Amino acid sequence: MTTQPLTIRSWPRAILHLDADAFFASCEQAIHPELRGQPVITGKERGIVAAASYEAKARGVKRGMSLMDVKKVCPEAVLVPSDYETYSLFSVRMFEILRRFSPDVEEYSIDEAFVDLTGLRRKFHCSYGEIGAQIQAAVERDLGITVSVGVSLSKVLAKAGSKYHKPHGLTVIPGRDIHRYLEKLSVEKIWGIGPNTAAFLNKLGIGTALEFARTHEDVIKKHLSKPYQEIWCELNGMSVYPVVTESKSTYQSISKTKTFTPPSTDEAFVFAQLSKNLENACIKARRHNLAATRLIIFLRKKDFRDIGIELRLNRPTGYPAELFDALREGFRQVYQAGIPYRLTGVVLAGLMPENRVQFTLFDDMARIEKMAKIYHSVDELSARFGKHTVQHASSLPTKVQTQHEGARGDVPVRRGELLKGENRRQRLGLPMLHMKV
DNA sequence: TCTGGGGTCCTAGGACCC
DNA sequence: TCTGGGGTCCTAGGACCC
Repeated sequence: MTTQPLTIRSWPRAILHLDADAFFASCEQAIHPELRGQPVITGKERGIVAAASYEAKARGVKRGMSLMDVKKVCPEAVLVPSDYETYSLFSVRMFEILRRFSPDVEEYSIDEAFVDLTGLRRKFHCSYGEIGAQIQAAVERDLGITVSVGVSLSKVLAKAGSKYHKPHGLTVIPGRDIHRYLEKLSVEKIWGIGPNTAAFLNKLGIGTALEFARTHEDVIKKHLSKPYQEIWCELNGMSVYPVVTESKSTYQSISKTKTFTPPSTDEAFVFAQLSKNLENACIKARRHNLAATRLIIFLRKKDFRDIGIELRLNRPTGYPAELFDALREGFRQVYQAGIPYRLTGVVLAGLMPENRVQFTLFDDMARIEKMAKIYHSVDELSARFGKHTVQHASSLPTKVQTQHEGARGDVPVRRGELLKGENRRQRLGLPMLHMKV
């Protein structure tokens, strides 16, 4: 193994990690005061728990639990459908509040953020821990939700801090006290260490985060790859992960998958699912003005093993019509008759900005322009009347078994301002159109 | 978490070239 | 033709995260 030097950022740094408590459920409680103090569960539309308020957690409700089971453990639970648009709004507001304290805010996920506080003690005339307390208080006051906060020398330590005490915790881990927090933390609880690596470390006789951090650097380098060497540094108070301020504007890949229960052996049905995956992935790619150079197709068997194939595209594209031949060919190679599949998936990879796509002598310009026009219209129709107002014929066989799409949207809008596509179309009594290309 | 959906990054190994 | 060394690019697959 070649060992490359790791970049240690100038330190000590002061990194804050903020993690909203039971975020979706908390948003619901903030908007509906009558729900405060009650066991609230979101995810009604999917039939499984997306988020559970602490009142619900106290009664044994867990993420991913089926709503049937919820009824058993907690009959008085209040079930609501997930309302991502509202949660996104809360999220945006939360990040705005953080930026009042520091410009260096990383929007890590809808309910988590890192903030680089390094050097701000003078400005606020107080310790980093007190800045953390102010941030926590500001979010809780302005948004009506509680958050847990960790402050330490690195992202990994800050994350351990925010997790140390929840909900509404504030944990500061100064360098001199790192060992006190790590000795009680088992190695698989460290951010970035999963079950596999944890098992491996256990075999080396490393069970706690402290044992990991105290392991000699040479041993770490001998047995572990770069990501784990970095975690090792971070645990020892040396910051290697920067707080990334730029909001992620582009994608490396876009994927769409669909699980169907029970698993199916119906070739037409399975292909139609895949076809719909492809359409959905392309819709998203076009929304971000991206074109794919590689297409990955995969099927998941009953035993959760995936088989798939990666195809190189001769022209970067975001148009399903240009991809169906590849999709069919890939499917033909991967699909085995008689085997039940439980999931189909499509990944658009090697994405590049649409306007940078080069044309070759062999491209049929007339056809490409026509395609662009057609999809431009399709996207407009979808924007007006809802997703899948126009659909490719090969996606049709999903309709025998289809159900709603998860309510999800990248565009934050005011509550009640618009209904999600499928609903809206039904509400307006619009017909479904099918496109044959 | 007997398993939903959407992502990222890293590494080993093969192909190919000089 | 064979041999060896070294670099680059790509792909498959692993591992992890929210």
